[in-house]
Amino acid sequence: MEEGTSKSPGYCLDTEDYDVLQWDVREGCEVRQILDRIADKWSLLVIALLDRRTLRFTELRRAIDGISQRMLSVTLRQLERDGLVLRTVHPVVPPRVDYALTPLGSTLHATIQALVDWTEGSQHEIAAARAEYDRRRAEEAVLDEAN
Amino acid sequence: MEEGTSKSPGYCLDTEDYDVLQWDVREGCEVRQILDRIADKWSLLVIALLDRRTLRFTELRRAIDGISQRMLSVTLRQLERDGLVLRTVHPVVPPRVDYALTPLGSTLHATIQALVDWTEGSQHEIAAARAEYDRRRAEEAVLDEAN
DNA sequence: CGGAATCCAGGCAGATACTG
DNA sequence: CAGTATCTGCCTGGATTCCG
Repeated sequence: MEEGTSKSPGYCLDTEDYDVLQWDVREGCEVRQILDRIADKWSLLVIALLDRRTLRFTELRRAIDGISQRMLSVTLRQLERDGLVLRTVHPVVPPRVDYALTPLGSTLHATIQALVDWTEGSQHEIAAARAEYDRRRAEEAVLDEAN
Repeated sequence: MEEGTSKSPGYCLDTEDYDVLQWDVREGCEVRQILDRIADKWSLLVIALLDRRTLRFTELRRAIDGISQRMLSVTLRQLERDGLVLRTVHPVVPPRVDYALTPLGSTLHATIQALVDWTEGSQHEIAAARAEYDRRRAEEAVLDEAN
């Protein structure tokens, strides 16, 4: 298995005197693990597409520009394992396999959409912040040059 | 700069006959880029901690079990560049630097919290799905063994 | 068509050492 | 204390090949 069970629960928060952050401390980083998965490079795209309708492997592949068959395969298997995607094999030749969102997967998509909306709404503000930051750094670089 | 401006807007969705997925097609993958950043290994933890109160570099380092000073530094710089975190240097010896969430950062935290809540609420269902999946795979492996 | 297996490069992140 | 710089190892993910 390529990643499967991640070895390190390494990035749990230390409680120390920061008493809460309940979700991360208590669940043995289960939450982080799941978060990492759904936030990975391709999962979101797959879920977004499947939320529109059931798709076949090749349809997904063509719809997601830049994904390799390997990564699509890996991504789909993970999503299937997590119970977010349902895989249906039709016993015909040539083989036909359909992928659909489970009810759980649908609720995830709804939640994710909120995050996407935030990103959409904030992107200009972020772009401005980046430009400003870069401008200042360039400015400082010039000053360093001068001495 | 280590990662800075990512080279490939590679993973945009192909419109083809899947007409919408507005957010990803239209913005030149700006959304994906931002999403990747906030969903990375450490950003969420930093944001969650700073949402509770302003913290110094070393406080963050100690609070986040397993993070290297390098990754904390990189993460903070990115968040600062994106306008999500405010960095304040106090001109004293020994140096003191405070990190705080900007208003934009706070709104992000609120949004993220919804996702965390979903994960918390779904984690048992996911764990069950995984167990079931693994059980079936093991079953099939035994059958393969038999022939 | 829908994958699994193998091979391999490039980038990401850890360890260490050094600065202001 | 709060970082930066360099070096290196490892893992992720792409390309290719093969199978049912």
